[in-house]
Amino acid sequence: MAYRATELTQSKKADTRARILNQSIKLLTQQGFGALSVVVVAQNSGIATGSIYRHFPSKADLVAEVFRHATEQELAAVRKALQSSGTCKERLLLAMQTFAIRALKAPRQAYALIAEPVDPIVEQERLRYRLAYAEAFEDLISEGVSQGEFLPQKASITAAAIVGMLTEALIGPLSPHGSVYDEKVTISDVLTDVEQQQLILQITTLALRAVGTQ
Amino acid sequence: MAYRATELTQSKKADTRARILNQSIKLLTQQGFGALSVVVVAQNSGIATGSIYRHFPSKADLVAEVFRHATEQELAAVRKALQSSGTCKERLLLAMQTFAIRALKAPRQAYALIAEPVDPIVEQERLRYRLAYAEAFEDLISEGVSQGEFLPQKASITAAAIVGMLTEALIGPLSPHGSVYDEKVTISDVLTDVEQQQLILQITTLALRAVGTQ
DNA sequence: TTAAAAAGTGAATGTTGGTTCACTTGTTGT
DNA sequence: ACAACAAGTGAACCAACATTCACTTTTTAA
Repeated sequence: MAYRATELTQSKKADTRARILNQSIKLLTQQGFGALSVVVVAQNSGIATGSIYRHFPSKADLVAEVFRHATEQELAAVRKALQSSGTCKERLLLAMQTFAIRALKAPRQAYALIAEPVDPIVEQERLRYRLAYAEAFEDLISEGVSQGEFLPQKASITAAAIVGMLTEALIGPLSPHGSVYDEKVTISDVLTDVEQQQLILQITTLALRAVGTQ
Repeated sequence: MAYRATELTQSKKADTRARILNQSIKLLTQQGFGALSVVVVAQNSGIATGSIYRHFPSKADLVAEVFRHATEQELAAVRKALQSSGTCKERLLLAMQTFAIRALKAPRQAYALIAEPVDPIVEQERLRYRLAYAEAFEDLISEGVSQGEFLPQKASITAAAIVGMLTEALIGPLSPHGSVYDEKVTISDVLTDVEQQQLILQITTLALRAVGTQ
């Protein structure tokens, strides 16, 4: 007997794994899921293609983890806003603003996470997270209803509707970007800060009216 | 010289083309885009795989046409409702009900047209039609605003938001089916008629409040 | 220094499904 | 009957990638 995994080797391996993940996320935020081929990820991580498989059982697993990683951050930001202090209305507003601002700041990533065509395994992950978003909003809406801040309504449906409003109005085809998803165009090339503010104001106003505050 | 295309040959060719299209749509509504492989479509149409290419330059073109065909029908139904007689509020309500009822009646197709992952060429087509939906709603909302029926608002954003609400609340993960998209399960197995009615009532109520009627 | 074991390598292999093409069949006008 | 041409055929072909694997390199403990 002569070899045993030691702290150094473990951490080196962990480092490599982390590098693969980080490079993948970098590719994702810049170019979307389409850019995540095993060869490209390996090159960007400075390792051979085969080495990817020392860290992830398959490409699908890698991509799913990348997706989870990226989405978890977004979800955490929204959850934090939902659980801040203030009235339900204030918290709902803040959460929607948080979602919107982050999406407008990283539109390519937002598109990738929410709408870009992906293989079924990732799609399943996406469904899970859409549900998670909706559930996060649902809790707040229930609270708002029971406190009389919002009109009586089925919170689960309202929550889904709000998620739908946000995604469609922000990253859907209708919003005046569109080209942003292929090119090296930033939202700020298409929409001024003021226009972004107005867009967010419009959407949040709609949502607040929908839940029936004031 | 001896051969010239005649009415009979033309119509035969058109028949075959129509058969391919119809069988593809049948497959789409039952099993989604995933079922549309060239081999399967050919088998279902009673022809050889190669023959598909006598009628369509590529699979992508075929699928795009299938998509257009199916979506055009949905869009037409919604447009008809939007242009019916009545107040803007009434017409908006009818249009949303139309969209919802049709989606609930054919959930597998609705999922395929709105959310199922597809290749980029079809995705582009989908974007076009989402835009078309939104524009259809936009006109009505503008009218409602200028007549004082709805509160002042940016009609394009509201329209996108309404499309998002409808799609997410109806076919999103939140609505209590999910399994419907793989199996031979009908919505009515999961949601009673009454529940469907209530779902539609909830969504439309939200949307009407959002635009600010009464 | 050396044996054992893991990590790393990258060209070869496998897989999936669309597309092609040499060939056959069907249709038309002389 | 026959030449001309389109439609039809389906097995072979091809492209794009993920995955594998025989081999090399690195690390560890004796």
